[in-house]
Amino acid sequence: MTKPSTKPGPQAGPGPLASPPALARGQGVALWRQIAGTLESEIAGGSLEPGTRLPTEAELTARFGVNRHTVRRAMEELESRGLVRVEQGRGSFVAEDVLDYPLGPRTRFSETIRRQNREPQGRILRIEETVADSTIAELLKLRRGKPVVVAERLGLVDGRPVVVGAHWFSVERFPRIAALLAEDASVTKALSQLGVPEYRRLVTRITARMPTPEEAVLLEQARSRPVLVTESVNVDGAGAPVEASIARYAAGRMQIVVES
Amino acid sequence: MTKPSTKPGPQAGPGPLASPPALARGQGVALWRQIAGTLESEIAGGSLEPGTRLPTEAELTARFGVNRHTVRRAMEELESRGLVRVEQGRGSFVAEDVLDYPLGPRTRFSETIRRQNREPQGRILRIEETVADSTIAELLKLRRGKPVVVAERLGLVDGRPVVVGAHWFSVERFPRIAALLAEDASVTKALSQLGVPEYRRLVTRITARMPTPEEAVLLEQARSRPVLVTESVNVDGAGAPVEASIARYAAGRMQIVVES
DNA sequence: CACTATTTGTTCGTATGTATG
DNA sequence: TCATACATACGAACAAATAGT
Repeated sequence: MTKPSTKPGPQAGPGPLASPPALARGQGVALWRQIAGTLESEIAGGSLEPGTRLPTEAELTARFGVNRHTVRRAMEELESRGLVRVEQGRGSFVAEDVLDYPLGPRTRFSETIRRQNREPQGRILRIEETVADSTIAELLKLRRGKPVVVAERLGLVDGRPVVVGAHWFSVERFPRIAALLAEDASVTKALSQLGVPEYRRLVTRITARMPTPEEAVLLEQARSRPVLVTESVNVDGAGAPVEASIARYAAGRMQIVVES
Repeated sequence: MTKPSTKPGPQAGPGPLASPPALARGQGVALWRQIAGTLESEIAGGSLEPGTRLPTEAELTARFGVNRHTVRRAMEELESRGLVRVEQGRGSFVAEDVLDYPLGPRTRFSETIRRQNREPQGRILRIEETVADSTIAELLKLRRGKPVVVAERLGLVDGRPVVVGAHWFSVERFPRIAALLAEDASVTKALSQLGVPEYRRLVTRITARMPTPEEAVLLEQARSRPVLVTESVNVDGAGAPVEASIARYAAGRMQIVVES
């Protein structure tokens, strides 16, 4: 659906928008399809950069010499295919690149982002000691009520927030984890220093829902756009759970990729 | 936590309802915890079926003889634990079971549903011949503009819609696919009859977005709740793409499970 | 289309009980 | 004993979403 990750180089554009569109009326191809096609090639060709605003409906109406409904039908098509994003009261925008999050036994946030030539960053929001509720207890294979440390972490790419993750650890197994995470926001490093050099993702459950107000603020995202939620467990070499996490991704900026 | 002396309690007599709630005021357990506990056992005990509406906040307020805030605090707790779902303007509902959709190279909708002791069903909504746009062309490794058949299919579980899938096939490779799908809504069967007894899922991209009005109607879902979107390619034994599909799941009724 | 009723969401203000030092 | 902070509980008003007329 969405054209992925690699930034389209600002290639020498075909031509400025000046060229008269010249729609073919009554030739068997609906006007809105022609308009959608024209805009699509302008986006694909790079003359419209991701994130930039498209002309208003009124301007497109004038440019193509059609009714506003016709322009809107074309925009609907483009939006449904993920090429543009239409926001009531603001305008239409060329969809930004969506980052891939490849889901595998050993995928790590930072590595996967760097592989896409982007700059990953992590920031710990909160570290707290509580007790395991039923969900966390089940994931970590602890008894409910056992002490756990939960660390909430914001993941950013090129300075833009893309994910809020809550990570749970057993206090009995990792008494010092809170301090280590407070120093460096990397879960991988902290576990490595605690004698778990390698861990792997066991199972991941993926759902989607609307963000809470806090999530929307943290992710710098409109409250009307959903978050992708993953719930997963990481286990050590012996298969014992070391970390449970629930991550919430800004759905418009990240897509999960599963290779089989 | 004793009753405030200024206000005479609204009800002298405790229980008009079947089971007397009898909250213990001032016994060291917060009222909202007692209310949450009562509702939890009614849900767990099965006297409140999944999907049914809970009493309104006003009714619970009357039943337990507390302030609306106190009831709301209890509901927050239950919602955060996933036992109920609260919808502004509509009410609160006992959370339905969420179906798992295990994502693997060979997962098939019907099989996976039946394994959870549910009754899968498929209904073809539309079969149409068009040409491949850039997305589909890339997935099926065709040239853009090549003829393709797209079949839109509604997947139901126990009579409730859970997924709308669009499936694309190359017309050149499978000239008869439209007719076969029209007879039986199963993609697996149709491909089998066309000489592809086995196929496997290569890669799946997962995102989330708000549903279009049509999707909301088809999925019998509020327009304010998101859909999970998967985009995937199935290949035959030789690794050649045979089908591209984009599926939209009702996020509240289905979760994707990835095992590593 | 506008209007109304119902229901949940949010934000004020007030008061009391409990734990801590 | 006092001061402070926090959790609990109640009251009122308005905002926002939904559903029906």
